[in-house]
Amino acid sequence: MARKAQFDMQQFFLALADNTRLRLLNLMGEQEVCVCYFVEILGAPQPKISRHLAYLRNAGIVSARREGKWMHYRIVMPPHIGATQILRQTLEWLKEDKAMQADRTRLTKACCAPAKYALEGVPLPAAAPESCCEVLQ
Amino acid sequence: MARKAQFDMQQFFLALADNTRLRLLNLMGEQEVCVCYFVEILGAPQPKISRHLAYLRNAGIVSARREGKWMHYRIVMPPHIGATQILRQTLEWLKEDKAMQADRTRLTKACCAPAKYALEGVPLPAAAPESCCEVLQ
DNA sequence: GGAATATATTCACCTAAGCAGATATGTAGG
DNA sequence: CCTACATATCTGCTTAGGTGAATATATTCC
Repeated sequence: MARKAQFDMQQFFLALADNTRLRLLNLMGEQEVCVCYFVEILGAPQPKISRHLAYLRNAGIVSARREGKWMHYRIVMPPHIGATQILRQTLEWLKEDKAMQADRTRLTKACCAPAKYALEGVPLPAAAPESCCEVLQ
Repeated sequence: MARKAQFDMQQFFLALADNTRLRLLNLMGEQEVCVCYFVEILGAPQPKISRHLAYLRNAGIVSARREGKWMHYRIVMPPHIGATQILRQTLEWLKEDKAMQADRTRLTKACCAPAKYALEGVPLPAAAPESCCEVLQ
């Protein structure tokens, strides 16, 4: 029987051991998100965002999908069940954090009013319900 | 009401993001372990072991207890429930790893026959049942 | 107190990886 | 093709943290 290569725990935890990457994962918790939203919400230079997304991609934690000029990132659960459970647990943990909650709120608002954020024409996050605006205002 | 400082997730994951530290945590999974056992089992220089134990101590993941010349380390669950669950999950994950299993086996053997490992007189791990030798041979 | 032992800390070195800023690549539209 | 825009990669710099070797500290026993 084919022996499955052991998942690299050290690399997995390294991927989680950075605050910027935790913020990105938090925003991707429930939905696919466009890079331009990350840049807007985190208020960080675009190359920085891109580098961290590449790091997460190399670690096998997120995947990217191109849509025209835009790239959408989403979380992919790791091939190992233990890693998956830890990742889920981490996402739950992030939800409790005040700063992370603020990020999520700003993402929701940016989706509802892209014009206010210089994001007109940008595709909405895939799983964001159209009704999110109703909920907010 | 006293506001509890948010647990530093980045530092927590950094503590887990090193293979040597994962090996140490694996050995402490069920019991308090003396430093000399770590040195013996990992086959690493003593200062290296000591440095990583200090790192884990600073991260609040282990605590130390002195007993004469010897220091015993054990895992302490973090103050945050999310961190605790992730740590438990991580320990379970470690148990599945072949190399980690080998470490645990060697620890058990070293406890049963300290003389063979130049560890005569060293106190046994606190929670190691006296009957472990019966199980093994 | 002095020697022996267990553990911790310091030092010098090296690499991974963080950052900002500049630049390259990919795509759409005229 | 040329421009505009979104994203990715490169460059140069800086720091955290890994390592082995040397040394310091703590404890016990004589």
